Amino acid sequence: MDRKTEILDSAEKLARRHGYDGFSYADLERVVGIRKASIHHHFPSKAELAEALVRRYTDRMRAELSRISVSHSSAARRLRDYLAVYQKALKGGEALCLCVVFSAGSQSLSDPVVELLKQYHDDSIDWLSGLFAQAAADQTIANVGEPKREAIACLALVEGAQLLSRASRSEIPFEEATQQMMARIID
Amino acid sequence: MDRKTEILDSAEKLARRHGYDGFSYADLERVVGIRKASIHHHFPSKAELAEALVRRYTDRMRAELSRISVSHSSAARRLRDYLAVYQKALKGGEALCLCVVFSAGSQSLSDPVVELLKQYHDDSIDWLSGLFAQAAADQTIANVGEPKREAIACLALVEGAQLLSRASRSEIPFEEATQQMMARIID
DNA sequence: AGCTGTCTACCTACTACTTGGTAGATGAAA
DNA sequence: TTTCATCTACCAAGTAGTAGGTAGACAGCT
Repeated sequence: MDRKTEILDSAEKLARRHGYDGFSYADLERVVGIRKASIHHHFPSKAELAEALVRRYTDRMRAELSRISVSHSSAARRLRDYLAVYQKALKGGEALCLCVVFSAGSQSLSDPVVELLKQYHDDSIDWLSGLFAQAAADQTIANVGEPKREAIACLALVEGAQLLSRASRSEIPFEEATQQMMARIID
Repeated sequence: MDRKTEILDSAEKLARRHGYDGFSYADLERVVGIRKASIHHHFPSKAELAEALVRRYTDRMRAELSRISVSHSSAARRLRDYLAVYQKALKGGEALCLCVVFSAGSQSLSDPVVELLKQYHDDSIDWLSGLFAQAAADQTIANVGEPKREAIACLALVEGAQLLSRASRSEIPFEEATQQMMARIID
C-alpha cells in the first residue's frame, strides 16, 4: 500500500472517532510512523487532506450503492443492504460515518469540503429516491410516500441513529431506530 | 443577567455552531468582553463549563417537554409542537441542538458530560415513548408501532434531519425529513 | 561504464500562533 | 476586613505550516 493511502486510512480512522478538529498532524505522525513534515509533503494543508478524505469516502459510497443495485433487484433487499452498510461502519458506536462527523463540525471546514459533503448527501438522496420509487412499484415496502421525501427521511434516520449509538457507545440504539424502517419491509 | 448566565449563553451559541473543540476561552473572551482568566474564575475548566452547559440544556428541554404535555392533550399536537421546538432551534442550518453536536464530537468530552448526554437522550426517548403509547390509544397518528422503538426512531430522525440541514446550511432538509413524520398525523 | 540533473520521500529544526490553565495584584462592595 | 470579580502577565504544550537539507531512484547523455 502506498504512503498516501496509508495516511488517508489513518486520518479517516482518527476523523471518524474524534472529528476534524479532534486530530492533528502530530497524531498522524504517531500512527503513520513518519514525520509531520513528511505528511505535509503528501498533503500540504489539512484542508487538502480533508478534501481527499471526503472525496475518497464519497467515491467508495457510490461504488457501494451501485454494488447493492446490481446484487439485488427488490427495493426491500436493497434497503436491507443499505442499512447494513451503515451498521457495519458504526463499529459498535466507536466510529461514525465520516460525513456525519464532518457535517456536525462543518464550520471549520473549507468551502470545497462543504461542497463535497453536500454532494455525498445528494448522492444518497438520489439513490434512495430511486429505491422508494421502485418500492412503490414492486410493493416490497409498506406505506411508501413521496419518494424524495422518503429518501430524505431515511437518510436522516440513519444519520441520527448513528449519533444515538455514538452517545451511548453501543450499537443497540442504531438497531432499534432502524428496526422501525425494517418493520415496513414486506417481501 | 448575571455573568455566569452570560458566559453560558455565549458558550452555547459558539458550541452549537462550532462544536466543543471548535471554541476556546479566547473566543469567549471576545464575545463576553471580559478576560479569559476571569472566565476561568467562573468556570475553572472547560470540562466544567461543558457540564454546566449540558446540564442547563437538559433542564430547559425537560421544561419544554412538560410545557408541551400540559398545553396539548392529543398525541398528534404534542408531536407537532415537539418537531417545531427543534426546527426553531435550528436557525436555518446555522446552529444545531447542543446535544447533537456534543454527541458527534463526544470523544473529547469528560465522562460526566457523556453521562449527561445519555440522560438527555433517555429523557427524550421516555417522553416520546409516552407520546406514541398515547397515539396508539387516541388514534391521532397512523401506523403506530412499538412505542419505544417509535420513540428512538423519531429522535434519530430529528437529530439526523438537523445534520442534513446543517450540511446544506438551509432548513429545507429538516422540513422535508420531518414532513414524513407529520404525514402520519391524522387529527 | 560513468556523469549529471531532476524528482521523490523523507528528515531536523524551526516559526508564529493558539490552547487550557495559573499566579498574584487591584479595587470595589459587604 | 474579608470576599469577590476582575485584571495583567505568564506558562507549558500543542497547532498548522515552512525552510532547508539529505539520500536514493531514475532518467538521458557521453
